[in-house]
Amino acid sequence: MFALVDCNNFYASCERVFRPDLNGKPIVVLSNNDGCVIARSNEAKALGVPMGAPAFQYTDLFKKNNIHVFSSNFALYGDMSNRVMTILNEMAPEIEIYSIDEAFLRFTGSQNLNLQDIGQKIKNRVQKSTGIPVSVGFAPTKALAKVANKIAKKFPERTSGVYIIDNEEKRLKALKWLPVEDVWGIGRQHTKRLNKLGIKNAYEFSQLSDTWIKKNMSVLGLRLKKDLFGIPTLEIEDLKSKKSIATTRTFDKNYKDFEQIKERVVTFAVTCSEKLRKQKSQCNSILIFLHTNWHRKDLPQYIKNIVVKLPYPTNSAIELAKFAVIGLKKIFIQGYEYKKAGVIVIDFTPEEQEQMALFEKQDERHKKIMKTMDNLNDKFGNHKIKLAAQDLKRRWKMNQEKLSPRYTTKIDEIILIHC
DNA sequence: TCTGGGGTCCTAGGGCGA
DNA sequence: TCTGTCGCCCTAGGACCC
Repeated sequence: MFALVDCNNFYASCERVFRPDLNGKPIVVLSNNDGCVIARSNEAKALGVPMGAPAFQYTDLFKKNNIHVFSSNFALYGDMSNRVMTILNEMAPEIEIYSIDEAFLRFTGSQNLNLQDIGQKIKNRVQKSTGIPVSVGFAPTKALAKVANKIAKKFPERTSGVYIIDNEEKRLKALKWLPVEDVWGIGRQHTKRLNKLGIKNAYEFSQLSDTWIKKNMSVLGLRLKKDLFGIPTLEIEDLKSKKSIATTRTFDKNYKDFEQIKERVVTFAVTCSEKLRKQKSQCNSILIFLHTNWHRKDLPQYIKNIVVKLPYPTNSAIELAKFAVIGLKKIFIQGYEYKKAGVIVIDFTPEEQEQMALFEKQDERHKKIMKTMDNLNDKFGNHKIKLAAQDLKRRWKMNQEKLSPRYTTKIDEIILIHC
């Protein structure tokens, strides 16, 4: 039996843990740069704030309804997520952390287990220890556990936040209830195609022929169909190293100047290098991209990316910055107004695997420098030590007007209780 | 004026050697 | 020697997830 434990309105709930005065009040959390809505409390959903809504179009609605707006605070959410996952890890024999706010658990020998009781215990313990409300769905497959979780979340009064699909009657009832666009693995494009055929819910999808599904939705669609029938095709997966690491940002304004963009791209490359070193990988290629603002139809548009193959695998900030600038020079065209750029490192090899490069070799001193850089940044806070090409005066700043304190990860932002 | 960021997997199609 | 075919590898792009 699988369980899917999902935190309710996770980012909004994190903000509420430290602002209990906001319980029962509408909250939204905005994306980086305060761009669009990425999380909503139930109250904000009820007021009609859609997911992904551009913040500037909703300022009036926010004001009128006293909706509390937060800039995203990923230091806080990441730390709260770790706390939740640590508890879940203690409560199940097998766990797969699927995303920042959800995890699959696996229970074996479930005919002898009281799943309702286990679900309630998980829910209560996470709530008590972290303040985060969760919903739990149990089912014989991952896709059905997702469905069960949706039911638990949608009907908290009737389910107490825990729902179990453990017989055919419940399975069919659940699939007939679930709109096809809400099925895990069916996105916008597939929904359009399915709707054209008159398919409206998960049950109708499960009745489609394998041939149609394979042709239109690839083997992933077929796997999904089986999973919805209760035949497991997806297992608990071990924590894997990433296959690509990206650092990309939308700018606060349009940039025209090469030097400004170069500074951003170097910083993105440095961040990628840190993430690479953390998972003990080196990359063999680096992708750099540039975008103008596609919302500004009145301005000329330009989108370009380039993959730079490295002469040797590396995770040195100095090397990656160097190659990122080489790539940027090749795609940058003067005259456009750029709104977004990014660096993605790809094609990894393990750090310990030394490759014999035929002609060129990484400067051995870099390893020592990077180690020192990481140590100093660990000690004095992230990104205190920079490369000279980066913005040392920090002129560049993300819009984060409504940022909450980093309550759990910064000692000087911790909550004070005055007695 | 202001519209996120970070991932994964699969397929089609082209290049290329056997 | 030329051409067709097969399979492998690679890449771009599309789909999905949170």
